[in-house]
Formats: sequence, structure tokens, C-alpha cells
Amino acid sequence: MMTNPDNRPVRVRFAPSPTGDLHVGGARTALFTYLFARQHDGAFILRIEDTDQKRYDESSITSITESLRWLGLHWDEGPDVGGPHGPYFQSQRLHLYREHADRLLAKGYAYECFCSPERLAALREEQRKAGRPPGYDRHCRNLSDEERQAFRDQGITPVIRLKVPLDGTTSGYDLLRGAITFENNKLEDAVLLKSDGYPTYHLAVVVDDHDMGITHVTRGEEWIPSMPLHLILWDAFGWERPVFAHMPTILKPDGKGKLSKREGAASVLVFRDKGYLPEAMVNYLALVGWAYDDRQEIFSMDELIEKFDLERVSPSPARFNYEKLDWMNQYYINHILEVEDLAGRVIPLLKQEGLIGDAPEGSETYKLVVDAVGLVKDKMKFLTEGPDLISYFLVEPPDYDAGLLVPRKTEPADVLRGLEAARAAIAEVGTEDEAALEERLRAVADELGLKAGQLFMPIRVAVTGRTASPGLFETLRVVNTERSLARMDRAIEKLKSHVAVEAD
RNA sequence: GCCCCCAUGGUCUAGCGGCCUAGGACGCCACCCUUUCAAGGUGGAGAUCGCGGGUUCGAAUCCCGCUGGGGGUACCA
Repeated sequence: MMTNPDNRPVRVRFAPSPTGDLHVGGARTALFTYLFARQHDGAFILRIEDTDQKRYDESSITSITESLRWLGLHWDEGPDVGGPHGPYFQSQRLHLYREHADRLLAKGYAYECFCSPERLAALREEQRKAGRPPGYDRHCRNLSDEERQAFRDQGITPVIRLKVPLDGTTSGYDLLRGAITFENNKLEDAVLLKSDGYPTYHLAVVVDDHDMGITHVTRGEEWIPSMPLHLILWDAFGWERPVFAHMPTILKPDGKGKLSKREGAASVLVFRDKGYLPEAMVNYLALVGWAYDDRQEIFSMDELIEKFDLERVSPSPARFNYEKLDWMNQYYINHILEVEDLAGRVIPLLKQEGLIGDAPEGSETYKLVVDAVGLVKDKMKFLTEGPDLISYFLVEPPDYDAGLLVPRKTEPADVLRGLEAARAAIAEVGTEDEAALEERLRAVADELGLKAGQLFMPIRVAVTGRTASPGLFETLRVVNTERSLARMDRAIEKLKSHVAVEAD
């Protein structure tokens, strides 16, 4: 059942309000909307709902568009790219809302309200005290022309409110949940046009969705309670209703409340800066509230476009699971990305930390980084760990404690003999042929009566300055013979003075 | 308070009346691999499908109630 009664080409939109960064909940709604558009060869539109002058934050427009681009959710119409239904900022469409509000007024679906914010606040307070449900008392619903003129003469600018039917019900259909019915007498005469001339969400979203030819309204489930208002508006204008699909909320890991945009950690850009891959982020987000079957979990964007099904999105709220996201990220780093690709993403970070200079593709440095990244990627959970993980392939390891060279249950003197013998072996065999060097060093360990580990660990520390590294022989190969020997020499000197101090 | 939505292991979920002695993934535990750390492999613990009523030959799957959780209740979105 494809839900689109008159078979119009699919047009969907993501419509954030510029009041902060794009958070993961919004990102998932955007993703689902985008996938739906792409799989139906439809249009994905970005519209900025900047109708709240008080909460408006200009910088968030950039951060939202940056987030969407980073995730790979490119819009066909909207800011920067334009389109036939623009402008795509609601603040630039004010006349449209005014016109439509007037139409409603003329048709008797709306009325002017002159109540002051103070009266409204007092009313709410009174209702609260009396234990009655809060809500506008429709004080201005039936004002006469004379009364309205009197308020005007006092210089009061009215707001325009929706004249909600007093009885009956309003039913709508949600793609994920089915029919939802609301009793009209529980609905409010919501403000449609504020006294500052800006529309509220309710008016703006309906007018724009219609004007932009939106076929499917996707948004967070926090909008379900106002769906009847929107339905009444669509009907009042005489427009054919779009299909509604409310995405479930993403809850905090502990399940207590939604992951709100107020939480900095939930910002998409923060994830980017922490070293998450957009591919992993997209893949994880797709799996919050949706699953293809009981086997496949890894999806490229193209596969998601092919396999995603909006109607199969679960209507129940889901908690955000950082552990699984981290696993996904590391899985992409280790198993999905090509090494060159991975290295290409680490390089900017290396430059930033001054570990390399320019490293154009094909250069020696570039090749070295690719080799090094290939060796350490199985330990990389985040892109940001890259520089530290491969630093010793690029620059001399910082000074380390001589004690690191001496494994447990091993005599420093044995370590010293081992390192010297190993140095000689490396000088002779070189590091290029891993197998040959391994064979030779194992023999050295044998001759000295050492276990492999008792010889290998000191070499590892000597060459990398740390006790954890990729396989010893691949590490030596990439560090190369010359630098390996120099570091062995350094370690031998270091150990000698260490032993001397111990002897004193 | 009122309105709306939701409900399968700790978490994300598969399941859409019999294939379920409920499958997968993350996390957790053990073992294997091993020159370190990872990665990987194998196995395991963990769910009387929130509770109670129905409907049915038969219910995790359909209906009702309850409980619990979430959301909304602004001249914010």
C-alpha cells in the first residue's frame, strides 16, 4: 500500500528550526526522510523553520547544513541550492502566512484574539490552582466587529487563532501507527499568527508543506499531539492531506527522557569531532527503530536506499546505545573502509598534530601513512586515535622508561644481550623480508636461551617506545631497517645506563 | 490533572495465529589463536515475549483492562 493517494511523485522535507545543533534524533529523522525520497526517486527538501525570533541562532544554520552534508544527506531543494518552491527560509515567506491566515479569517476558520500575554498567564495560573486543565478559554472567539475595533483603537495587535470545532473528533492516519483519533473538545484554539507577524509552527508547516508539494510529512513523534490541528488546517484550506509518519523518539541511554538537543554530546558535529565515521553514524542511526531482517546489520547508504522501509519503522521509542555505535565505528574502520580511504581521513589529523607535512597522494609520506594505518587499524575505534597509534612510524618515539625494555621474569642483562644480538641480526638480514627476519630472530632467542616473547618485547619497545604494537615483524618492516637500527642503538644505550644505575 | 503514543533478554531488534523448546546484533563471561595490544574464531550466561482477562483447536502475535515508560499540554519548534 503506497500511501500516496493520487500518485504524485514523492516530495519530502526535513525542516529543522535553527535553535541549536542538529542532534542525533533529528539526524535520524532526516536520514529516514532522505532514504524514503531516494528510494522513490523523489525530492528531498531542506526547509529552515526560523519563525521564532527569540530562540533564533544564526550559527545553527551552518552547523545543521554541515551536519547533513557530513552524513551524506544532500538536499535537492533548500538553502544554498535553491529550487522552484523557495525561499526555503520561513522568515522569508511571511506574506504567504499572512495571506493564508486572512483566508482562514474570511472563511470563518480563524479569529482574532486580543488577549494579552499577561491575561493568558493569569488564566493558566488560575486553572492550575483550580486543578483544571490549562488552555485558552476562547475569550475572543465570538467578539463582535465593534469589540474588535475597540481593541484596535487601543493599539492592540491581535494574534490569529484557529477556530477549532467544539465537538466531534478529528482522525488522522500515521504510517507507523495507523489511525489516531482526537476529540475536538480537547483541542486548543491554537495561535496561528503571532502578533509580531510571524506564523507559529502550526500555520507555517501546513502552508509550506502544501506550497512545496510535500506528499509525506515525516517528523518526530512529539508532533503527534498537534497533528489534529494540522489536519483541521489542511481540511479548512480544502487541500488534500499528505501522509503522516511520526518517527519515534530517541531516548537517553538510561531511558529517562529523550536525547534532547540541549545535550551537547548528542550533536552530530560532536560525533564527527570525536572521530566517528559518517558511514558508521548513518548505519547505526538506521538501526535505531528499524531493522531489515534478523541477519543483516551492516548497510551502505546505497543498500539502505534499496532496503529501507518507512512502514517498518518501529513506533516505540528507542534508547541510544553508545557501545553499539562505537562497535559499529570500529567495525567500519577495521573491516569496511579501504586502507587508502582510512588513511586519507587520518592524514588531516596528522597534519593538524604536526606529525607530517604535506603528504600528497603517491608521496613517500603518504605511502608510509597508508602502510602504518593498515597495521594499526584493528585497534582504531575512532579516527582521532589514528595519530597516536601510528606516531612512531612517522617520528622518533618520545623518551620512555628503560624499565619497559625488561619483561617480567627476565634479567636486564639477558635483555641487553638479546638486544645486541638482535641488532646484529637486523643489520645483517634487514627488515624488508619479514619471514626471514622472524626466522633469524627466533634462532637468536634460542641460542640465548630466551623465550620468543622475552626477546621480542624488548625489540618492540626499542622500536616503538611502547609495549603494544602491531606484529613485530611488520612493524619493523614499515619502520625500516635504518630507523630500526638507530632505535635499537638508543635502547641499548638506555638499558646500559639503566643497568649501571641498578648495580650501584 | 488532561490528551496522545509505546511495551520481546541490560540495549537495539527479528517475529506480523501453528515453522518459537522465541532468532540476530551490541555488551558481558569462558576458551582458542598468539611475540604484546587488538582483531578474529568457538562456546556460554541472559526473555515464564510487562501483568490480568478474553477470542481461538492453538497467541509473543488479535481484542479489552491494568501497570509501566515516553511525549504533548506556549504569541517554542
